[in-house]
Amino acid sequence: MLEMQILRDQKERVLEGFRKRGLSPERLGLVDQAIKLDDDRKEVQTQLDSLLNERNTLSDEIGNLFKQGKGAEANQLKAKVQEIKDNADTLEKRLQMIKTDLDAILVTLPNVPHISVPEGKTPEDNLVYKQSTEKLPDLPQGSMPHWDLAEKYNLIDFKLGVSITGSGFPLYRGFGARLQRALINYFLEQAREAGYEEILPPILVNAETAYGTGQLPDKEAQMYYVERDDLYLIPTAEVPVTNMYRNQIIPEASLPVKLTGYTPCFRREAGSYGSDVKGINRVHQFDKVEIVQIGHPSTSYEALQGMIDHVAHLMDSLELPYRILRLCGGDMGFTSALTYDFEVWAAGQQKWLEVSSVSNFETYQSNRMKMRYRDDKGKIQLVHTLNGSALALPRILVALLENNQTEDGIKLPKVLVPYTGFEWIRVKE
RNA sequence: GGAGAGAUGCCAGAGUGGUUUAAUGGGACAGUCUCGAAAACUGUUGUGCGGGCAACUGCACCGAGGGUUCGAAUCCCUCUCUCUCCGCCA
Repeated sequence: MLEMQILRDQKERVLEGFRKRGLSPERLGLVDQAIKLDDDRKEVQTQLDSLLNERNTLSDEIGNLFKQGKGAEANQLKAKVQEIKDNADTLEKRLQMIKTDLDAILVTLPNVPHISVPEGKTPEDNLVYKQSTEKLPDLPQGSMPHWDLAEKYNLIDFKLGVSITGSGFPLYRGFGARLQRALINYFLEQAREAGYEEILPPILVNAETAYGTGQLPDKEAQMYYVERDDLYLIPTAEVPVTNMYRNQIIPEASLPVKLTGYTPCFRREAGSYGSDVKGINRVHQFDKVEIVQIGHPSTSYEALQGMIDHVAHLMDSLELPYRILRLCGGDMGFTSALTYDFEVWAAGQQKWLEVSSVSNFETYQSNRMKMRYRDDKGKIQLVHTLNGSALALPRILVALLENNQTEDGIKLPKVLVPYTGFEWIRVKE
């Protein structure tokens, strides 16, 4: 949620940013509505406070009068207090209504894009910031997309996934399952070496947590929901991990807080169809290692760069061709100020697939979560939150299988061998 | 799932309707003393929303939300969580 202060002091920048996101003129008008409501809120608050002050003073007097045995005078004052209370009740109700209206507006306002975010409406308009290589792999005759390779080597059983759960819940087995486990370990180990503390969080969260990182109310339809216990299955480790510091004041010296966590992720992906969901291109349950930073506002963009370098290093080490996109205003997530997407080349499908998204949320999440630090002047300030996938597994698996297929089998990158214990996938296990 | 007890500040812990401005102890920080440190002594020690150029000041907050009352940490209701015992269980 945007800070009221930013809306007031940097209104032009906010409006310009919203235009970049392609918000309708009606929604741009919400900014002025919010400021107007906040003015009202202040005024009513001031009136209410002074009424309550009067009430408190008179109540003290009543107490004293009773002590002195002047019951009659005390009872006279009671009537007066009653009148004040009636007025205060009216103001209190008005204040609540104003706050509700203001909140309703604020939750519909997205984050303000960073100055470097490109103009644009669709994924076509994203800026290719860097591409690892111009040379995309040539595949031999008879090469296959990953769903055929997965069947050939018995790595993933889609039919069993369907019969056990439903479509979009693949069952990995044999070398497929072992490769998943190896990738998780490799990614966690790399993050740990880069200074991230490993977290194994709950994968069901309550509404307050889902609200903190912005999944609620904006993306409610994206999450699985357990009605009986009023809990949500997480769509990413970002949700529980970032919320570790909700409502906390973090000592400035311990910034940046660097956290990593592996979790399964659950996404309903309602409305997806076609070749996008073929194989494991898009599934309802997948595994991901996430990196999260809670940083000082003055260095958060350096931290973002560090996270991009970390992900790029992972991709390089896996010897996979990739490109980094700077997302345009229209394609960027609701809560983000600047997002870089990593896409891997899947040679079997001749397609770029998103494998990581690295974002700086500035104070958008921390304002909701009341996540703060105390600066050297003793003043309390909101932190910046950042996160990125490092990495999401299914599409990495897609690229590993498709790009590395040979007539002799699938050859894995060297760096994974210590984690898998095998270099080739040649036969069904 | 059943029965009972509880939730107070950074921590421990008192407080059962009106100087509560939340006692007391510990911790942390600052000052005095010291070459320096320890000890001792003195002081400070929350958050949010307002007002004020500022010194300062108003309101709210004792798990959360309601209620009773002129007045609530304190009384009542609902919820959440923790602990103890029983049941179940990897």
